[in-house]
Amino acid sequence: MKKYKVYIADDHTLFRKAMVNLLRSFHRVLEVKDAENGKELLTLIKYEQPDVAIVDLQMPVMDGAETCEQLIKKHPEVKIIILTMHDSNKYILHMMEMGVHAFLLKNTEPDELEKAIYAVIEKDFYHNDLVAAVLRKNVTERKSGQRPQFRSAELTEREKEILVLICRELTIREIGQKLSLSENTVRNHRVNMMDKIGVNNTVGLVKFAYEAGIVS
Amino acid sequence: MKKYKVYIADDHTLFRKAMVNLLRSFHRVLEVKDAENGKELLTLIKYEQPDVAIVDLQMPVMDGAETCEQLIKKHPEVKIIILTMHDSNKYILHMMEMGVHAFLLKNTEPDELEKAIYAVIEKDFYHNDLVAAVLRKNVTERKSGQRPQFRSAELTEREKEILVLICRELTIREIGQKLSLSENTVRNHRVNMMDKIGVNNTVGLVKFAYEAGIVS
DNA sequence: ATAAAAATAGTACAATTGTACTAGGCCACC
DNA sequence: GGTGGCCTAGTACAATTGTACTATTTTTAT
Repeated sequence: MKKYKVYIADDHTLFRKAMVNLLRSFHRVLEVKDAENGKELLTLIKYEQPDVAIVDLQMPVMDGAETCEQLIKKHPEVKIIILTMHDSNKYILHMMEMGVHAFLLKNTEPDELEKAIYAVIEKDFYHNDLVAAVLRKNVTERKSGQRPQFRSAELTEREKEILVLICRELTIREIGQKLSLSENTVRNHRVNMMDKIGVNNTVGLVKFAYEAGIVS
Repeated sequence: MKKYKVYIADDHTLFRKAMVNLLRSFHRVLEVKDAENGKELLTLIKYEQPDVAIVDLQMPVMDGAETCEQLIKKHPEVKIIILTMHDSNKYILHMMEMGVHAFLLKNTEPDELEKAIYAVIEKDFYHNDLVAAVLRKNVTERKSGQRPQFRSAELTEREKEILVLICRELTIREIGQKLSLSENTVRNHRVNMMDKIGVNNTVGLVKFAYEAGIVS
């Protein structure tokens, strides 16, 4: 029976180190390494490729989405399991399109994580209720003629920059001053983000920022 | 050398189970039990008291603050360590007043957690940078004549109810309809919350809701 | 080289939120 | 039997956000 190498990236040290322990206790896991953020994970992987990379969606330095994008481009043979706190389906669909192999909520049982690891290696994808719900929602929305909840949850660098400032409780005017931009420009970036994400007020933006790990 | 009993409450199963592993690996920890939320923790403790209870601040069913309040009232001999993701100082000061024994960010090293466990038992309190920063900020704010960042971060039931709806992206009008309240009443609850928490717009409210575990 | 995407900036108006007050009823606690 | 906290509701106005467009320039990718 083959044994596997697993890397994990998560910014919460306590969780990450505890997870390393847990992963080492899995029968078919041979080696575990950990990284504090996406950047560090990519550096690790540059030198030695694991069978599976477990990536937290919420990370400050290089968030999960960006990490996965790079990972898939540079090392398509590495299977990716996303860990997320919130079942933010806006994001999940987008990442499925990117080619991520599994999605798990942080409140799954350790057993399920173990199953998921073996599944992504051997069957290339791990199906669970979370994924099923997102897929179903996407299908029913298309069918009923509604436009799906979002176009693409990928924000540009400028948009993220502005989103961060929104989350720091700055007004449009203040953001404009800080970035030396017209208020109108900032306002436009806001509406573009709201469009992309599929929300229609600031609350939606802030929630997205939290759920996507763009803030805190 | 005496060995200790530790209970932990956290709604993220994966984290919690991994933490149980970790705690068991500490030399002077004899027994570990875990609970999914504050309510469950209190039930556990009703039958048998641990030396230390580790409580996640962010929990949906019964949040960390409420859990600690009850815990201190009913079992003052149990030492409490709060785990939090964000260094939300608004909350920490309030909980220090309540009598919580330690605060740790979720990105501390396992070693520090171990030290903290022994410290709260033997010295009744564990000091670290997080706590020091909050205390200093509180002092300097009082000195400079500013009113402290918040009065009390304790929201009433009604306020929490409204905050949850705000976080669901409802407008004041919609909330009023849903709860059969005047728009003005809802508006007043909003400003009262903003006052208590020490913010001046919706963004601040939503962030607080996340950081206090009132939503997701 | 050219098309697409991103960033910039604008106008004009509607809707919502935020500020600053007053005020009555209810309930619990001392 | 008063005091204070909580919930309710109000008025009136200021500030900010949200909607709906058009349009030019810059950057990026094929």
